[in-house]
Amino acid sequence: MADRRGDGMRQQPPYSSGHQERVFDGGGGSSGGPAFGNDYDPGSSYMSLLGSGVNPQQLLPAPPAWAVEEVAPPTINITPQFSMANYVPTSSYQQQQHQTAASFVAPLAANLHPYKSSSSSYFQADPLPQWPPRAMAPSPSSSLLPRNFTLHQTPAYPHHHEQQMHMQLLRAAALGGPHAAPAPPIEQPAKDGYNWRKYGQKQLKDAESPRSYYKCTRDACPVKKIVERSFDGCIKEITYKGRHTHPRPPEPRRAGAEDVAAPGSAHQEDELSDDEDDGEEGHDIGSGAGGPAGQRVVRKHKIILQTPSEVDLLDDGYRWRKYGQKVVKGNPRPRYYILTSINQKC
DNA sequence: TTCATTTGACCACTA
DNA sequence: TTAGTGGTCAAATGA
Repeated sequence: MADRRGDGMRQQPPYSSGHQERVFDGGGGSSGGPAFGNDYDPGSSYMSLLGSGVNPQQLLPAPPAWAVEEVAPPTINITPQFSMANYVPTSSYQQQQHQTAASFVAPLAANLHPYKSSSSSYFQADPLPQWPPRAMAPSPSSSLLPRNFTLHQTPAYPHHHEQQMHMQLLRAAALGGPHAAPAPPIEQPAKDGYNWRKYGQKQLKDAESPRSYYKCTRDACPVKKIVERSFDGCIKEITYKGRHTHPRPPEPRRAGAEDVAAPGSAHQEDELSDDEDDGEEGHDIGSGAGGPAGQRVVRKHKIILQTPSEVDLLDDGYRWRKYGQKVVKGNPRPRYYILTSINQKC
């Protein structure tokens, strides 16, 4: 890869190879107006607190979605199966992940989900992602453990029945039920509704795979994102820079998806995003509307996650692990799932 | 022909 | 001050 020089010059601490989420904002957004990018609320949507009745905001500071750097040190040991898939994403990264990994699953399950909630339909609004990892030989130096990761586990799951139901639906979808969508095609870093153009790729020092640089294709939109993948091709880290100066482009609707997609159309998705932008998130820090892009404003926060179990293993050949739940207006539902481990799905 | 991606090189930041 | 590194540019290439 280009410009790969001086490998080994700088050693990173163990388990420091990724799972950071960073959102840099160039101040392009308005403090009062909607932020079109990074519209995922890291504070209120820390899919933490699975039905625990605890307001995530009580446990987590509400970092602005556009200026977050999660650098909390790891506090627990993760199972060997831990990979990108069960990394706990936050903020924009979480947005990416639940639109990527989750949309990988959710469109399948959405048709089967008994609840026509905004959660399933939210995913449904997304086209099928094209995201399976490339077949790559595992790197012996690659760590499956996340860095800067704090996990709080809860043994009890207050909505176990609901979770089971949802998992069954996901399982049926994964097995290819009558409503199951076709297998997602390959390639597409992270479908988040925006259009990106790759303008660079670079192999970083000690990186498992090259880092890809994307720009928003919309004219004059300063947003860039950097996608770093793990050895198996899973997205390990996504860093956003700046804010979109335009709304999310409308999603093309797939034939046959209208019915289930209706409750969760892009419009509702935007509504959700707007709701999530309420509060401190989305408030610019240090720069008002029209500020220069590229300003790096960083806030640190700790991820808190509570899950009923570390890994939910189904007999469908896939290893499912719920990595979070978002409480939406007092209606908690299992929402974000990610595929991990077996069969190398992300 | 157009547009997106790839990739080598250059620039700027930082320790 | 300098070397290493990450980020970006832009020509080449491919679809």
